[in-house]
Amino acid sequence: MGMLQAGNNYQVMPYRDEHLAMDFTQQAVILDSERMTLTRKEYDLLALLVQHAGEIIPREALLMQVWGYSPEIRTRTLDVHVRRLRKKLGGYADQYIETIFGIGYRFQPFHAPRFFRPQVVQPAMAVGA
Amino acid sequence: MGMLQAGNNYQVMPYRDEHLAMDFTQQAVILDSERMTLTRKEYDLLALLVQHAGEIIPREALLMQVWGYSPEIRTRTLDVHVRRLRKKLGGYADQYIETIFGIGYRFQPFHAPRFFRPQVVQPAMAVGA
DNA sequence: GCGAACATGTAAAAACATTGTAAAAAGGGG
DNA sequence: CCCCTTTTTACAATGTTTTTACATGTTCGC
Repeated sequence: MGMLQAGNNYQVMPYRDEHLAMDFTQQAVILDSERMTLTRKEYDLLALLVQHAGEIIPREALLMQVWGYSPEIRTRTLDVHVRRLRKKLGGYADQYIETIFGIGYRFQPFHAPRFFRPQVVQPAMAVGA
Repeated sequence: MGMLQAGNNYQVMPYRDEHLAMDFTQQAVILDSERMTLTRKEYDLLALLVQHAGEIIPREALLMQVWGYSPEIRTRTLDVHVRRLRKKLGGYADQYIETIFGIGYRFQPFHAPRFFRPQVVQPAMAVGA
């Protein structure tokens, strides 16, 4: 059981854009009308990112939410999972999942403007001690 | 992590003038309606200057606030960062960031009159702590 | 004015930090 | 065991910050 669902049962609207659709109640992800096969962790990670589309989510937050890791733990598993997600997202990968250097990642809806680099929306560890 | 945010969470009003807008809660900077991409240090430096628009901030204060350097430390990194900020500010650069020879720098709102050298508004701790 | 002494500007290199990636190792459920 | 998933490992690639070296600018005494 992923860390995600632990007491986290609020209603979440399905996501949909030109290429990607995600139904959180069914845990179904569809890319260009084909069903994506995701492992548990891959799904949890993508779900978390998509549910916060447009927001930067710090690494620590992702590691906390999906893995239950506290900030001290040093691991590269997040990077590896991001990589596999991107692979499965095919050509849209970098369009969808942005790396925010030194902070974390952000999922962007397909058409979202991408001029710049908005910063972390808030979280405690985003920038400072 | 920047020295800036260390216990420095007082409310700061967003900045805005004809060309530049800065939202400190989101750490977002917009120049002529396009988002500026700043590295952490660049942002910290610009934020500090803008938050004290119109005031001269001595080099030592900047180095203290943004880098945590004490006055003895000899480094040119401040100059280099100022340069990069100016570059990213494009044509408005020298309009915005003034060099006060022998003292430090000052950020000026776009229309601000620019006679000559006002004195340092404050010494040592005006800016910080 | 002129030049010495010091401050700042600038480009490039060096140092440092973070993220990407492939492959191997470790875990877990039939 | 076998297969699939997850994590670690080791190194490559990329991003950021600082230093270095020299150019340019400013002040000040003469």
